[in-house]
Parts: sequence; structure tokens; C-alpha cells
Amino acid sequence: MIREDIRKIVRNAAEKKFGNIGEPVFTVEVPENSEHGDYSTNIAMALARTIKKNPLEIAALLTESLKAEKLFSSVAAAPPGFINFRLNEVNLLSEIQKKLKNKKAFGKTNVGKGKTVLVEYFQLNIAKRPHVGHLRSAVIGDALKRVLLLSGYKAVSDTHVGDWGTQFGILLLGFKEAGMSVKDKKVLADPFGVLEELYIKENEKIEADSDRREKAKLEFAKLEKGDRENRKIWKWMVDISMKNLETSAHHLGLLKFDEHKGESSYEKDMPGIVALAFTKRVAIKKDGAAIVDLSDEKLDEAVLVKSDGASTYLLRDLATIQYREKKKYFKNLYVVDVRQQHHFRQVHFVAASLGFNFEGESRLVEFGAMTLPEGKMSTRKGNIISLESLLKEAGERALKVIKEKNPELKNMGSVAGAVGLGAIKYFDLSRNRKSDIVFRWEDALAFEGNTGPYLQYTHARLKSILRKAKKTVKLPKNIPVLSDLEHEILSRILSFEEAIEDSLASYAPNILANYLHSLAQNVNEFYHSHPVLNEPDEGKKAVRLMLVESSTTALKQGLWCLGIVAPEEM
RNA sequence: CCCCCUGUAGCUCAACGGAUAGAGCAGCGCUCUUCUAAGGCGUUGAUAGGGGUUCGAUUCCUCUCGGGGGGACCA
Repeated sequence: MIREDIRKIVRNAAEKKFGNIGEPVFTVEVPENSEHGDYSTNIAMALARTIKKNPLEIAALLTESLKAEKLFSSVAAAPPGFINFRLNEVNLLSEIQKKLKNKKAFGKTNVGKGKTVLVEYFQLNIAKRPHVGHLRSAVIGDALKRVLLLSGYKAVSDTHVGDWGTQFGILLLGFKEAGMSVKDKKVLADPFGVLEELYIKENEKIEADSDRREKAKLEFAKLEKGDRENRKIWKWMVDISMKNLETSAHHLGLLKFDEHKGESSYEKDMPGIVALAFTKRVAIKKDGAAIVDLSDEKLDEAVLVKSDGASTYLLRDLATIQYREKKKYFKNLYVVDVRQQHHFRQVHFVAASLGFNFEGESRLVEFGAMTLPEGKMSTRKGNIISLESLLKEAGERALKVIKEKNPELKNMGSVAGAVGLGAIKYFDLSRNRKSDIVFRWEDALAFEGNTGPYLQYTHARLKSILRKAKKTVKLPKNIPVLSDLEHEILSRILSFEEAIEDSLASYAPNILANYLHSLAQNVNEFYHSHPVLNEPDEGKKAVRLMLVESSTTALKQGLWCLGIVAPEEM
């Protein structure tokens, strides 16, 4: 990566000039304003205190020795003490040319070679249909997995399905009382509709009657103890839900999950953990329950086992950590809603007290809530937007636009699907994952401006040029003078890997999304101001074709990382 | 009561402690005899308030005032 190279060059130059400078904290970055060059560093300002000189003076001194580097065509000091670099164009073009030899591997690095990272996301609940609230975890997790893969990591994705817990007591109670059976034709015709209705009704009853809650909990306790009938019904619910999960994941275009280890799969490990918690005096008994007092951490009480003997979510998560610890993953990433932070802190402390290695190797990749303009989504309010209806609407709107703009297009249906999905995913991924998102149809399904379709469209236009150009032209021996815009675009394409690196470093897909949008803006400006096919100068034409080809490649690969398909035409 | 997040343009969002705080939408004015106008160009417009740390603060600390979330033997 160029940025790394520049870092080393700058550091060496500083050491040569000023002797032992220790390990100064400084950055090499792409300046916001392209007039400041392709890269810049603040090392002079960082060194100012230790070597007691004016930053600008230091920058000027370093600039002198850096000018000899053949990587740069110019190096300049600028107030208050930046050093700005402009890349040598001959070098720039040949680097890009190298990258185009293997387009599928564009942006690929081996920084994660030999390391396996577990990513947990799209944690659906059994017997509930996925809705837009589940979207964030899915698309962020999927994007992380893709970026990890491109960076040379091995990635293991797991849905960690919510297939255990009191909710099944609630469902079982209602199911059995209504005299339903897993063989009923009525039930089989629309299992999710039946279960959802059941769940809502049953919750209402429980609200009104607290004895009923005890009954429901008893059903779950029975299930956990192995009651045959309850197990049978539960198994059926899990089976149909898993099928539904696969369908949703497929419709969302997610990479295949490596594991679907539901909470129930840790059932056998739970008693051991409880025993360990008592032996280590981490847990105490209280009213027949096993609890951990975390009031010193201001985290209240953590419950491992309830008074009725049933396990909790917390215990299941501890078992999950124990299991994953044995796998020796390089990192465990949990892509979860920020609202679960309290719970995860509890897990964190209990795990640490039990001697599990949680800290350092596991971390939350938390994201903000998705709400509706009128407030929170909830099943009870009945204002849930299902994932399927969102995807359907997206596809329909996209198709309408295509019919209007490009009625001749072949395979309209699949392009519409890609565009609709692209809009939805980009809407989510272009935002800082920690921010809350207000879901508005007109925003989530916008096709103009800073949107997924804008990037897809940019890609499709460039592709069109390449199709018409037919053969690629070889670069001439004498490289023509590039315009500032051409230079900037080529330089940005070369920093693709850095966008990936930065995006991964903070698990923030929006960094990559911003990079792509900015690239697309430059490319669109280029598109309208720099003719390619009609350019009479063969040398310029060749460079422009290369620019188009490399931009296309970068956009396509970047979109892939976001889980967005880039159609050839749209 | 305790904990966490958050306050940037009319709206929705960006900005590793750096240079003139960027986009998109909405508004206004241009732009399809040229490679896809889902585009391009121009224009109006913002860091809630007070202290502090720093050569430099939207960013870090602190207080005030707003907004949101969490703290169930739910998940």
C-alpha cells in the first residue's frame, strides 16, 4: 500500500535529518482538498515539540530530502506544517496497470493471512418473521465478512439463532391451549401467520394475567427438561423458521452462512458453567436462582438460572463464548443492536470472572436502532415492516424506473432486483453504524443522489464505454499529460486498499461507502468532461480507457464488499 | 436513581485531533445533434451554550440545556 510506503519514507527521512526521534505519532492521509496533493503528512507538526523547531521549518527541511524520492513528482511544505505529496504519474499508471491484470483480485491483500474471524449477525428469532429491524445486522455483518475475505482473513459467519428461551414457553402454551397440532392443515398453510398471531395474543393475555406468565415459563422449563411433546412442537417451529431464514438470507443476497448454531445447541454446556460459577464463587444462590452480583460494576444482577430452573439468555451467551474460545478465533465480532450493550457488559464481566477469554478477542460491533418516523417498531403496535415487503416494494419501484429510462433493457427483472436491493443496503451502509436510523420509504428507496443506484449507474455507464471500445489499448511509451481530474481519480483508485483497511479497522462499512461515492462523483465529472471514444489523441485515449477500466473495477469490487451487485447495464 | 449514546444546513447524514466543516434531499438557475440526464454545472445554507487541554477542537475533558436508549428471573 502506498500510504504505508510513504509512512516509511517519511519516517526514515525524519530520522536521517534529526537523529533519534523515537516513535512519533503521525499520520499519512489523503487530504480532503485535492489541491493539497494525493497524500499529506503531519509529521512536522508532530515533531515540533520534541525537536523544538517551528513546524513549517521542519516541513521545509524534510521536503528537501523527500524531493529525491522517485515515487513523487512533487513534494511541498504548506502551513501550518503539512508536507504534501503528488504522485509520479508514470509510476501511478504502471501500478494501476499491474492491478488490472487480475481484476477479480482487485484490492485483495493478505493482511489477515492465517487468521480466522468469527462474525455473528442476522440473529433472527424463531417463529418471528424478519423485518426491517433485522436489516442492519444482516447487511453490516455481511459487509464485514466480505471485507475480511478481501483482506485475506478466513471468516466464519454464524447467525446464532434465538431458538431457546421463555418465548417458547409462551408459544407452547398458546399452541397447546388452542388445540393446534403440527399436522393441522390450517397451521401448515401459513405457519408464520399462525405463530405470529399466537404470540401477539398470548402476550396480551400475559400482560393482563401474571399467573399466565408463570404458566408460560413452566412450559419452557418443561421443554428444557426434555418434555417430549414440547420438544416436538419446538423442533417443528425451529425447522420452519430456519427455512424461512435461509430464504430471507438468499433474497438479501447475503454470503452463505458457515454456521447456524442456535442458542439451543449450547444446552449441554450450560450446567457445567453454572457449576463453575458456584465453584469460583462468582455466582450465588438467591431464591433458588443462580445470580451474579455486578452492582460494583453498576451492572445490577446477572441471572444465570431462574428460580424455576430454566436457563437465561445470559447463560446461553456464556456457553457460546466458552465454545468459541476453544475454536481459537483471532477475533469474535458480534454485530448487535446497541440496546443490547447492558446485556453484553454483564456477559463480559461474568465471562472474565469465570476465566474465559472474552476481552481483547471479542468485541461488539454495535449499531444504532432503526426506528420509524412515528417511533419504535413493535409487533404489538403492528407497525412492523417485513423484510419481504420491503424487498418487494424496492424491486417494483426499481422496475418502474427502468421501464421509463431504459425500456430496451434485457433481464429487467434481475436488474430491478439488484437496484432495489442496492438502494436498501447502501442506505444503511453509508451511515455510521452507531447512528440511529429513521426508516423512511422515500429515503431507503431513493435512486438518486448519494445512493446505491448512483454507484451502480456510474458503473454501468463506464461499462458501456468499455463495451464500445472493444479492445483495450496499450499505454503509449510517452505518457501524455494528465488533467488534474484524471490524476486525482487514478490516485484515488490506487488508495482503494486503504479504504478497505480503514473500513475494517473500525468495522465501519460507511468508510468504504463514502470512498466509493466520492470516487463515483469524480468519475461522473470525468465522464461528462473527458470524452473517451472520440478522443483523437491515441495516447490520451489509451490513458482514459485505462482510467475507465480501473474505475469500473474499483466500483464493482467496492460494491461487492457492500454486498451490492453492479449490473453491466441498467 | 444508575449507565450508555446523541445534539453539525430547512430535512437526512459525513468528517484517524489538522488545511477553506463535506455530501445528498428539498429550493432556485442552467445542461440531452457527444460514450446511459438514475447524470453534470452553478447557487442559498450549519458545528446547542459556557469553561478547559492543545501549535491546532465538530472531534478530547468538564458543566448547563435539549433528544434517544438501556437497567425485567424477556431476548
